Parts: sequence; C-alpha cells; structure tokens
Amino acid sequence: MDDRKVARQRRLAESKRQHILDAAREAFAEDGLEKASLRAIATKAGYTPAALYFHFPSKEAIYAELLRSSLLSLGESVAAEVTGAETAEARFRAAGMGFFRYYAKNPSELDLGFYLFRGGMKPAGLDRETDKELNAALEAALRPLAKAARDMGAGAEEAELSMVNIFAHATGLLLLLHTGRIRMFGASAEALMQQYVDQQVEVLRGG
Amino acid sequence: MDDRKVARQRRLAESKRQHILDAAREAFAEDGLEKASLRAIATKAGYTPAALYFHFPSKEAIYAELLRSSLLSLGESVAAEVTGAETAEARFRAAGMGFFRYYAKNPSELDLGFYLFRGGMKPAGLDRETDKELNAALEAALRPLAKAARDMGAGAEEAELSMVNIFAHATGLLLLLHTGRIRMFGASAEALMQQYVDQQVEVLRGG
Amino acid sequence: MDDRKVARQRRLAESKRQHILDAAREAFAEDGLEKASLRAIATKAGYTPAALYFHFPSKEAIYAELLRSSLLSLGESVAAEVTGAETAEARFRAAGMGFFRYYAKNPSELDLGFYLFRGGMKPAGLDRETDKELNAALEAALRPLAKAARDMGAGAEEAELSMVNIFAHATGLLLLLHTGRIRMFGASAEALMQQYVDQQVEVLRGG
Amino acid sequence: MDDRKVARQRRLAESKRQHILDAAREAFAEDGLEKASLRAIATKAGYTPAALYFHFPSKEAIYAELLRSSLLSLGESVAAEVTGAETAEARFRAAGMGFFRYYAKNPSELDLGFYLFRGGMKPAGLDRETDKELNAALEAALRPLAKAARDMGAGAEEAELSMVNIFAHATGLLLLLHTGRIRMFGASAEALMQQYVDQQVEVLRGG
DNA sequence: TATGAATGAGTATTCATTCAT
DNA sequence: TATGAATGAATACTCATTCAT
Repeated sequence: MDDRKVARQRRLAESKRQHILDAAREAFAEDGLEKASLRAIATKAGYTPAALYFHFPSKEAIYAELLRSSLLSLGESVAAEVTGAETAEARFRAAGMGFFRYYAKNPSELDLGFYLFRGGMKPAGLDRETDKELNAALEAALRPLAKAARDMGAGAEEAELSMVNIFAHATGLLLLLHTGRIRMFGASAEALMQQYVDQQVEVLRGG
Repeated sequence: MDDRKVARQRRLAESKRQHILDAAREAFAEDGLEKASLRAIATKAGYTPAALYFHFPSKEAIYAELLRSSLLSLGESVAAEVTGAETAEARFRAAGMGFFRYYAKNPSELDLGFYLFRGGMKPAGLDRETDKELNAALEAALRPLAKAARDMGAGAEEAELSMVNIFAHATGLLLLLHTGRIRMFGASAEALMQQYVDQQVEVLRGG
Repeated sequence: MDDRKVARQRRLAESKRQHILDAAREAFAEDGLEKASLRAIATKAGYTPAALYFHFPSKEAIYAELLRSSLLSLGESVAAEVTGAETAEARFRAAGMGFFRYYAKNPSELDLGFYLFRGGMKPAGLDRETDKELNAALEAALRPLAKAARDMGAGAEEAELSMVNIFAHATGLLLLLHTGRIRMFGASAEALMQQYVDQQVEVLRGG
Repeated sequence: MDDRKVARQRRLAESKRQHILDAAREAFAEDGLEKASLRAIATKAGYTPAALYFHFPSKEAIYAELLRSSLLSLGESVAAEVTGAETAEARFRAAGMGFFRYYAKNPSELDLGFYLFRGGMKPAGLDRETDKELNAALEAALRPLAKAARDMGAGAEEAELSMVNIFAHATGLLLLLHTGRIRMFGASAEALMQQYVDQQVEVLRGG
C-alpha cells in the first residue's frame, strides 16, 4: 500500500521532470543555450523559477540531463538502424548514416551537443563526473561504427580511425546544413554524407 | 611636422585598438563569446569599460572586427600556401591543408569562427552588412580550393562540392582536435586531414 | 483558513506596493522625475533595486501608477466638494476651488502632474494606453466644472471654455505658489483664485 | 593695432558662443532639457564635447545663458509692443498679449522657462546669483504690465496683482496650448487670453 | 582653441539562486 | 511541492567632466 503510494509519487515526480525538460528543450531551441533563462524555462513549464529547484539542483543540471538524454537517444537511434542490417558493411553504412540523420532531423540537439565542445577545454561548468558520463554516452553512440569496421576486417586502430573520420565528416556537414552559411550548390548534405560513407567503405574494403 | 604628429597619433591609436583587440581575443577565448563581458575585456586591456567606447562603438563591433581580421588572415594564409604550388593538384592540396593548419595553429580563432555558426540561425546580433562581409571573407578564404579543383578539370558544381567537402572534414577534425577529444582515439588530426585531401584529389582525378 | 492566509498575503503585498510608491513619491519630489533613479527609490524604500521589479515592471510603471492614483484622488476630492453644494453656482465654485485647493495642499502631486505636460509632446515614454487613461482621469476630475456651468444655463461650448479657463488660471497660480515666486508679489494665491472664480461666475450669469 | 586684433578676436569668440547656444537651443528643443546631452549639443555645433568647455564652464551654464537670453528677448519683445501704444489701457493690453504671444510663438523657450519652476525649490542647480539674475529678468519683462496698471489709476498693490493674474492666466493657457492636452473645443488659446485681458481691464477700470 | 583619450559614477534592467512560508 | 519575495552580482552602455597634447 505504502509501496504503491511511493511508486505513484515517483512516477508523478518523473513526469514532472520530463515536463520541465521538454520546456527547457524548447527554451534552449528558441533562445540559444546561453541566453535561455531559468525563468523562461519555468514559465514555459508553467512553474515559478524557484519551483524548478525541487526537481533539479541548478540550471546546468537541467542542461546536462537534456544532453544526456539526447546522447542516449542518439545511441538508441543508431543502434536501431544497425540492428536491421545483416552484413558488416550494411551495419557500417547504417551506423554512419544513422548518426548523421539523427542530428539532421533534430537540429536543436546538435546545438546541445556542440555545447560539449565549447570554450577550449571548458565544457560549460559541468562537473567532471557528468562530463565523463556524457563523453561515454557519445562514444557509445559511435561505437557501432568501429564495431562494424572491425567486422569488415579492419584492425583495431583502423576501425577507430574510420569512426573518427565518419564523426568528423558528419559533424562538419551538419554544421553547414544547420546554419546554411555556405551555399552547397544544390547538393544535399545527406547526399554528401552518403558519398563519404561510400568512400570510407571502399577504403575499408581496399585496406 | 604637423603631418608627423598626426601620423604618430594615428599609429598610437591603432596600436591601442590592437591592444584592445588582443585583450578581447583573450577574454573571448577564456570565457566564451557570450559570457565574456565588456568589463572583462576592458580590465584585461588595462582600461575602464567606458574607455573602450572611444575605440569601438559596441561589444559586438569588437567581436566583428576580431572575426573579420581572423578571416582575412586565414584567407591570406591559404593564399600564401597556394601561391608557391605549381600544379593544380598541388594548389588543391595546399589550399586544403592550409585551411586546416591555420586553425590547428590558432585554436582561439577557431572558437571565434564557430560563433558564426552558433545558435541555429542567430549569429549574435551582427548587422546584416557585417554578417555578409564576414561570410564573404570566409568564402574568399575557401575559394582557392574550388579554383584549383576547376584547374584540375572539374566542372563548376563538382568543384564547389569539393570545397564544401574539404571544409566539412577539416571543420569536423578541428573540432575534435581542439577539444582534445581526438586524443582518445590516438590519431593525429593532421594525418587524417592529409588522408582526406588525398582521397579528394583521387576523386577529382578519377572524375 | 487558506483564504485568510491568501487575504493576509495580498494585504501585505499591497502595503509593500504602497510603501514603494511612497518612497517613489518622495524621490520624485526631491530629485525631479527624470533624475530620480530606481536605485534612489529602492534605497528609500529599504530595498534592493532588483526587488522593485517584483512589484512593478519598470520605473515608468511606478511613475504611471503614482500619477494615476494622484489624478483619481484629485477627482474624488473635487467630487466630494461638489456633492455638498446645492445650487449649480455653488457647485461651480466648489469644483473650481476644490481643484485649486487639492494641489495647493499636495504640492508634490502638482510636480507629478506637470510631468504630463513636459517636454513638448513627449510624455516620458508612457505607452499610449496609459497616456490615454491618465488624460481621461484628468478630464474626469475637471468634468464637474463643465457640468455645473451647464446647470447654470451655459451652452455646451461656453461650459467647456469655462472649464478650460478655470484650469488655466488655477494652474498658473499654483505654479507661482508652488515655486514661492508669488511671495515676491505679496499676494495670496488662494484669494486670487477665489477672485477669478467669482469673475467667471459673473460671466456665466451674465451670458 | 593690438586693440583691433583683440576686438576681432572677441567678436569671433562671441560668435562662436552664439553658435553653440543655437545648437544647444536646438538640442534642448529636440530631446528635452534633461535628456539633451552635452555631446549632442557639441555635435550639433560641430565641436567635440571638450571644446565647449572653452566657451562655457558647464552644461548648466549653457542652459542658464540660454534662459537669460530668452528672458531678455521676452522683455524686449514686450517692451517693443508697449512702446507703440498711446493710452495706458492700450499699453496694458499690449504688455499682456505681448507676453502671451512671445511664448505662443516660441514654444521651446516656454520649456526653457518652466525649468526655472522645477522641482519644488530647486532651480536645477543654478547658483544663487544666476538664479536671482534670471528672476530679475522675468520680473523686468512683466514690469510694463504693473506700470500700465498704475498709469490706469490702480494702486501699487492692485497693479502688482493684475500683473500676477495676467502672468498666471497666460502661463496656464500656454501650458494647454503647448501640450494640446485639453481639447479646447474650437477656442483658440489666444482668443481666451484676449478675453481675460479684457476682463482684467474692466476690473482695473471699475476699481 | 580644440581634440582624442580617459575616467568614475551612473543608468535601468536581468540573472540564477535562496529562503520563509 | 510550490510560491512570492528578495538578493547580490552582473550586463552593456551613457554621462559630464578632465587633461595631456
């Protein structure tokens, strides 16, 4: 009985947290990560700023949680695409394009992710532990790439480099896609990514 | 005599401007572009905040000037590397690696440049004119790539895409290099860039 | 029980608002409306500047509220004086002298009101709606004059002009009274106002 | 020879002063007395802010000089109108309407003048001496009214009061005229002033 | 006389956070 | 859990004035 109560309360609390996170995602997408204020998030969620402190210890914590869930969701998305593929090569392609497409479809999360890479060595004021965790989540999302490369016969190092290459190219293209700052002469970013994946497959095969 | 006086004053003023810009570069590098305050810049430069307004009309103007000079310097650097090369292929390599190396050597300017690509479509509040100018400077710096590609026999569109590809890959690798996240893979960013340029040359040749 | 709590809180909040308004009135009276700073108001009220923003959305809003309540109070004061009077003539006198006396007794509110008339056509940055509301409140306070004039047999236009005349004369005398410049003439402002009202009554009768 | 040089220089200096005062008048008219900045005045005059300090010791001094010259000019204007009139009554009318018309035609100077009456007892930070001088200038401008009243047979006190009355009524009407804040139902402010002067003449005659 | 450069004090407003209730 | 109230530090920017040149 008590247990049920507790469980219900926990579910309720969790749903409120999610509600706040949704509001935060919205606010961050609208005003940018540094300009979005706690007050804006609270208002969007239908709360007072002070109320958020019952659910999160700080604004940074909200951001961190958002980023974590984004990276997990990215990981799941990539994993799901890979699962369907039968050959190693198909898995490599699926992982590479899955990574790219996830961010192409969720541009606001790309912004979120870039925050990790900000200010030289300073990831925004997250504590080391959180930072490590987030890093691990990102690596986990990319891992299927290296795995598939190895399955294609690549050595450990070669597989890692393949992963890095795919990550780098995808990131660069997404940056361009997302900001539209360089005219791509009619080329779709996705087509360019596809092309690069093909090249990389060729390299792995040839190597 | 008067002329000399005036000239000396102008030089003095210019050196003070540069001094402030240096302080700003430092402040931006330390605290990020949105969090670095005018006060911080002024303090670093040994001035009162109000004093900066004699040299620059606003904080954004400081940032814009910094970025403009960075992009021009990038352009010059790339152009210089290209000049020495004799064949079209050598020019393509020189331009691609020149772009990469410029930012590899000047990481704080990379940060500066990324600001242009931040916040979805919101580039910080620069007026349209400045924004256009900065875009043009960036494109000018990349132009030698497309030029060299055409000299290698590529069509207009193919040349543009080559440029975009190089830009994307370099950007992605620089992001990793700059944030130290590439070390975890044990790879040399420059070697990877070199490799990609080779690939791209191959593609252009083959096409 | 909850209701009582809420009611008590509301009363408390209202009393704090009034406290701040009093401080503002004082600050405005001391330093003039444009020079009185939010900081000064806050300090006088025993608050931090930021705290005021919980009670009012801006400095202008404080001023507007002060002026609105002053004009309403003026209106009530005039209305009260008129109510007691039995004949139309007595009501005219009561309204005219009531208007004059209100400001003679509350000189700081005169200052407040003059702000409405300052700076050519630029009333300080109040939004149109507020501006209209304040105008309406002023006119409402003067309305009994026109009403009484009509009751004395004046036409619509004549009644309006009577109102304008009384307003003008009172205003001019109050300016002199308030700034102490009337003492140099050794005259009693109130006596002069009385005299003018008498004259005006005569005119209305004669017409 | 030296004398001529000195004289020429003095004239030059004086013309520069006047030029600055013109600029200040313009700036004050545009932005209000408290918001117009020294910088704005300087720019309008084609100077650097610092340059103005060779011609005036402070911003307040500029304001004071502007006001003094305005009051002198008012005095001259009134005196000129009076001069032409032959009878005492005509002189009274001329003085009263002259006062009114001067400000009706030069509304920005009305603003200037009101500054004298600002902030309770605080005339804006002018030193006592300047304040007295300005007061004297105002009184001198009004003096012809009292003089004419006496010439019409009024006693000393009655004449003073007549002057005060005219001043008050004119001021009140000008305030309304200048700000347009009360719809005057087709009545021109000048007609109302004329009417009041007529009344006052009647009183003086009758008394 | 005039300027460019600089200052110190000031402006209204915003922010993340805390705390009594 | 949630709120209203409050804070202290911060923000970019403006101002009248000073001073070496």
